Amino acid sequence: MPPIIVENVRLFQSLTASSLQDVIAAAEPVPREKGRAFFRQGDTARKLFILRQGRVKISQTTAEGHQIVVRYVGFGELFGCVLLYGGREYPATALAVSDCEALSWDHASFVKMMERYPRIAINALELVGEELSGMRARYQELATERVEQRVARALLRLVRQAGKKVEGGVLIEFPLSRQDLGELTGTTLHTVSRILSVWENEGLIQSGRKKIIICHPHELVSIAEDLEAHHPK
Amino acid sequence: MPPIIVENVRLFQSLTASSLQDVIAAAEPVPREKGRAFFRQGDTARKLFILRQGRVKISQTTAEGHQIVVRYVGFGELFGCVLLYGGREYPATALAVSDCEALSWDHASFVKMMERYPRIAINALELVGEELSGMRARYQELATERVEQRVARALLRLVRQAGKKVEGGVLIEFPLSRQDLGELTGTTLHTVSRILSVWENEGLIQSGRKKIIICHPHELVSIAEDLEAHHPK
DNA sequence: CGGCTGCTTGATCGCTCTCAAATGGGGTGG
DNA sequence: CCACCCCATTTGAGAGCGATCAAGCAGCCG
Repeated sequence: MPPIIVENVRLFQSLTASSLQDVIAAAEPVPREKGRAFFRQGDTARKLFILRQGRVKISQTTAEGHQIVVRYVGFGELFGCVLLYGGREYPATALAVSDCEALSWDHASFVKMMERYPRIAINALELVGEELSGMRARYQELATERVEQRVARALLRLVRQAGKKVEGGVLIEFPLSRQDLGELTGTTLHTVSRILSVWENEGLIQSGRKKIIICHPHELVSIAEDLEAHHPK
Repeated sequence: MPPIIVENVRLFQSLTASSLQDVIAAAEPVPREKGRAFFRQGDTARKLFILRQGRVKISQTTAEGHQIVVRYVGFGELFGCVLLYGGREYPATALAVSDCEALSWDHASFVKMMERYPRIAINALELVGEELSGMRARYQELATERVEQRVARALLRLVRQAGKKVEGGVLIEFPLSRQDLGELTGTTLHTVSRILSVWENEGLIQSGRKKIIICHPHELVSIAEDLEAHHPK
């Protein structure tokens, strides 16, 4: 068994080494290879997860069959935490979009941990709270902005979250289709495709099959803020 | 000083009487009459609140001046909890839409309480988590449903949250303008007005200046679910 | 009673969805 | 290594929902 490395994860901030060890001892590591699901919408919720490695897509399907992407989970983020607020089933599907590893706890033991180490509950509150404000921001965008702005913002967020410097710009380091981007921004793959085509012609981005490189993030900001100040040559 | 009644509030569930007393002793009661604000967007965030009496509207304004209504706060709900996740300023305005009274704590003392009584942090986590799932649900609606459905759902939620039986139906017991409903559902007062006019002609609702009575909630459900099954005579 | 604020209603415009079809890249199996 | 097939993407045409612009109307409060 490998020695337990101090998890540089916000959920565990301000914990003493010994309590951290205690908490991690109660966790079960869950690996998932790319393309497999941690859980699916409708499954009974048994565990909550923290992502240690890889990237996870959280998506929801409506009764009418519309899909939306709730978010992409990165390192150290919680997912499947519906347990914490009384959910019996997962309201969404968590899909590994790259090879992943997560730590998981079941409800009872996580609650026990929070009671023993209140700091965990406080940190969790902080994480969930940030997610809430992020969601509100996206809600506001959806309610008040046009598609182009929303797509620009989504790309900028993804760059911040999962951007990797490459020649010519910043690559989003996991497979991202037009469909995904559409479901993330509340539009259709068609509209996304059109928008990206324009941007590609203007040299703003470079894109391929499930791959996007942002060449001029600054210009994207102009579009997101609707400054009209971006003048392609 | 009046004797402290056990607060029948979810944040305090499973607390012993003495700890409850301790927590409430640290709180400062804040009354606000109808029309006044608890705080405004951009104010430095100093306190978080729990509503004991009345109804509070949380709304946000974008840089371009678009307004949205984030939610209406009812009895026992938290608001202004941006403090808990690292906000320096309130991201929204909290307006009393009826005469209100809230309890408030400043950040430091609330954190101290959570450390002393982990149950509070766990309960807060539950409350914030539920808000998150509510927000996600609304996001999904906005992304996938037409305006009419969204307005129907919004009204149904408001009925559940603040409905009062009156002759002929259920009244939403605080002033609610078309503009408010529009900002709550991501549309304009014009569109809301048109929709409500139709519903009123069909006898589904009865409405006046900042006042709405739902006569046939069941029909509204049909509309919300897009069942088309509602056939006015 | 007058003015203000909220509500109604009409007309038009345009963003974005929908439907349809063609194109192309990449991975897999032979 | 190559060919094929599938899936992602592109692009066009058209329609429609809902925003925007523009008046006019009606409660309500001072």
